Amino acid sequence: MIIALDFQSDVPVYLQLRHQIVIGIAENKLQLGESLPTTRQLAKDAGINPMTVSKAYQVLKAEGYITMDRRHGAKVSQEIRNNGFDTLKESFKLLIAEAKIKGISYESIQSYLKSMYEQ
Amino acid sequence: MIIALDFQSDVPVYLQLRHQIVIGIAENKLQLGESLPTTRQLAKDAGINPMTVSKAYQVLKAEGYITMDRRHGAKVSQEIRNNGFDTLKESFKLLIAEAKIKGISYESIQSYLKSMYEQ
Amino acid sequence: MIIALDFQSDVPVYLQLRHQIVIGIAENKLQLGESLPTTRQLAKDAGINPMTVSKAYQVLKAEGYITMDRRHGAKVSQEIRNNGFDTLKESFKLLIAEAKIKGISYESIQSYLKSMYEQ
Amino acid sequence: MIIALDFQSDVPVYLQLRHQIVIGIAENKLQLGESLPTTRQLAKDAGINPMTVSKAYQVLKAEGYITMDRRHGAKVSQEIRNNGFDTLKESFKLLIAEAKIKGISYESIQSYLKSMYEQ
DNA sequence: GTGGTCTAGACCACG
DNA sequence: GTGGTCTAGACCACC
Repeated sequence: MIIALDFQSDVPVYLQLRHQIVIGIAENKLQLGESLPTTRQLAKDAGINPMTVSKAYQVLKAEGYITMDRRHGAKVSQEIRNNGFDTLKESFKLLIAEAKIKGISYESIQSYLKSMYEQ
Repeated sequence: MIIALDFQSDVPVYLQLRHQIVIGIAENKLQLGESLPTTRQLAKDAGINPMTVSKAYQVLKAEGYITMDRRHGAKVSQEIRNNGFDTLKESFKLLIAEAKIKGISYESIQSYLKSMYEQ
Repeated sequence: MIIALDFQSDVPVYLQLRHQIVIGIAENKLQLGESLPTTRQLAKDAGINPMTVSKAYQVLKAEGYITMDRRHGAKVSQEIRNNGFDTLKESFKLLIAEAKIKGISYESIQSYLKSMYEQ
Repeated sequence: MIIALDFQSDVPVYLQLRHQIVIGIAENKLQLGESLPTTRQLAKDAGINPMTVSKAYQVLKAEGYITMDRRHGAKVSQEIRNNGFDTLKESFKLLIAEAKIKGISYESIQSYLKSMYEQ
């Protein structure tokens, strides 16, 4: 699991970290129940402040993606809470709106979605 | 075209404004070439500062969604610049990752996409 | 002498007008002493407000490019006041700075300058 | 790197700032990768509002001249995006037209260009 | 400590 | 009347 950060990006570092871990879980690069690196280790590897890693882990925990305790460190949750579709709908709506306006066809989005889903 | 702002949200007001206008265009609530309210008018209606509206309009202009003409104020562009799919793919990737982890089926996403496109 | 205006441009219409007339003089499309259209005529042709044309003419007069009187209307000056190079230096400086930074070679600028000058 | 602002000028302060920084880069007063002052510091030094500095930095960032990193503030870009010559040609055209009309010789412009490039 | 956002209110340039 | 600029001062997110 390689973490690539873009310090020039407008997306905060802790969110980039969170995003990559979420994608890693979806793509099975991180298995359910698998241990994540310690904050210090990941901070060292990525060349960032441990506080930043900690913040990413806090967010992931609050969202139910990971569990954390002092004894076992951070792990990918065994069962990830299903918050339903609603929380994602608004984001999809905006993204699809942008795609539609830019003239991207329904088919090309659909096939992309499918390919992502089957990964 | 009703603008609903959430002042508790982490998303800056000027971006919320930008997002709603983009969605409005995609849903044909705003026609191509249609005039947008003046910055002062929209500011007054939404209960925010004119500079905040101005910033949203600047962003939309920079992205090619609207044009600003000293004579006629702001309008939805007649032709919206096509930046291609690539710029959106990363966002889709993350969103689909989240949906997949949460156990949302491909079909439910696909039907949502369809409903947005038929609008 | 065709005037092409871009109402989407950030450059004010009266300045676009001024610029095109200056370029017209330099390229001998407008001869020294030649009459310019009346403000009303030019405004009508270009589809703009006569006040805007008037402002462009005022600027050109103040700069010494044209003369205006009630009897003969606006004409290109017979002798154009030489304000010296200094007033233009700052503008050149900025433009050359931008060119240099963008990696445009000294030679390509020089040949462009020459071609423009010999026109 | 001294910033001199003219508050009587028609050129907005944030653009004067932008122009001086661009010239500073071209003249190697600002090295590639060099840190720029913080918005607050520069605002204080120049006696203007931090938001005005911020706007100048935003423009420079959008043009690719500088990068802004949450960790290290603003820096001159290591590699500046090359937009090509075309975007500058129109500006050169106007400037040369003015110089030509005023009777400034090709040689004096050429030598000025040379002196700028050798800097 | 850094930049990002927002406000309230002012003045100006443009058409 | 339109958007553009600027200020003074505030609060927040990020690192």
